[in-house]
Amino acid sequence: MDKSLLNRTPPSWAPVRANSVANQIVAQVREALFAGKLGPGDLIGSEKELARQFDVSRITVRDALRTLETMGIVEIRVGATGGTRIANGNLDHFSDALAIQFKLSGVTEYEILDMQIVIESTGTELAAQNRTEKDLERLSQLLDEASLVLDNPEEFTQAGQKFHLAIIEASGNRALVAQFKSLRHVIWPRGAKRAKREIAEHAYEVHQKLFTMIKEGEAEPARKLMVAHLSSIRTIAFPENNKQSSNGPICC
Amino acid sequence: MDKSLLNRTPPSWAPVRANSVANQIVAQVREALFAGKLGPGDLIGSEKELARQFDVSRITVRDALRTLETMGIVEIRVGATGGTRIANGNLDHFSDALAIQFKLSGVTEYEILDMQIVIESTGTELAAQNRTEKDLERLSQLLDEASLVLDNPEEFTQAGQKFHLAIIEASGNRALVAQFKSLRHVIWPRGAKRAKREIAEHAYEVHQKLFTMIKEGEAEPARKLMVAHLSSIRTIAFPENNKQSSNGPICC
DNA sequence: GAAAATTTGTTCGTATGTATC
DNA sequence: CGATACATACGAACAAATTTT
Repeated sequence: MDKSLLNRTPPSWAPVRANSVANQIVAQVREALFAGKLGPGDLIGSEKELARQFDVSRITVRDALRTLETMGIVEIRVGATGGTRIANGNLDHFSDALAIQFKLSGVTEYEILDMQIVIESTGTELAAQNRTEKDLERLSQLLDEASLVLDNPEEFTQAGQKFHLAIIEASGNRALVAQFKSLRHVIWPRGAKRAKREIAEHAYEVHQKLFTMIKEGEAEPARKLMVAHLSSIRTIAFPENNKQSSNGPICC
Repeated sequence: MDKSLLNRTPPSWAPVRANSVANQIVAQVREALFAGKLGPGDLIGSEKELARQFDVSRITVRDALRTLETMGIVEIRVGATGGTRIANGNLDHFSDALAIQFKLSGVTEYEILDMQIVIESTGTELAAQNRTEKDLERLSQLLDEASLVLDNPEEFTQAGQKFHLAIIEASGNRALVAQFKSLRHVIWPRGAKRAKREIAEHAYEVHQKLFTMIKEGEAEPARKLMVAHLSSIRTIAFPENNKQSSNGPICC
């Protein structure tokens, strides 16, 4: 195998069947990425070129490319100007795969919802500290939108979810945003259930309070209110003494 | 293509090049998983069998299996009793892939460390609420181990990291543990730097206080102490006015 | 321990669909 | 529209690994 692309060093994370030629190619590309020899947008060649460079068959290259593609490391395009390029980062890439791992691992929805509270409450705290004027405009706008659909359970739920996401985005931490999106994807893969008018009104009031606290920079109160808000949602979604099943989210 | 395994419905998460035959197979297996038709340990057949069932070539099956394997959905073994089986869940599976996505997305170490504080502080809070006697024994044992290597920077750092992990595990939330491990892998892929004696002694004192608070169920104080603890570490690792670079962790 | 059976890993050659110019 | 370049897909075959006999 050609080692000109980079010096082949076995990865530290011990994949299964690491000895296969395809996995060696994966490791080489990965190492080149961390060594700074490759970056987003860089063309690493067509299947034929790679097969020639590594002195392996095209099928073997395909195996490696399929792995790299699934890991989100490369993007593959067909056509005359196609080929394999280093991908731009996409932090939402593993949302679905993470959901599958949670399912396979038998992690309960209760644990995931706990995690959701962790992310969202601290995201709220950070939002109160780091929010920009633009963030406040966005949040205010979403509040107005929600107020118009208090009688439409489906639309209100959607508006509420947008508001929650906007809060996390106001934290200014992309890692937090990515984790939030992943967990939401895990819990509500099929979309949320509807909320009754009374519940919607209460949620709207809480959202208004959250907005004020974030605007005024009251980090700790905002965090506590968010915890209470999410806990109440969980209490409804997960009837006590039954941490196994769920009827789905009520709102937000 | 054979549709007997399950009714093919395109996934809601819009993959690129979803029309490819290989990705259709991936989607089918994934759907069967969420529909409960497949579970961990189930044998879904050899490459030859799958090629026959789906009425595609073996290479196409290989493409699909490579994707499923990278997503951690299946495990593949060679040999007489080999074949492709639905994998057991492994929440650490995406640690490396997540690190790559952070790198490709240009997420700063500062953001990741913020995220780390989020996870760890709330993990501490939950630990104080949910810790079992076994957890306390484990934490106490790790404290003793650390006390013996106060003069050995490398070993003390390692012991400190074990202590931090044990706290998160005491939270009883596997999703939290998985996220903690992932982020630690992102930040310290090559192992941590050394800590001086004075710093080690201070860290040890903080760890003792954390243990006491967790033991006594003092959730809120434990959380605040952990935030302060991690913030001080970050202050050293990330000199102020310079959120870009890092000299690596000092301890824990 | 050795041989046989099974399965994945890998190769070559060839044909087709698709995107660009 | 045609030419070009690429990924996608097919079939047959051999090598390597692993379990069973």
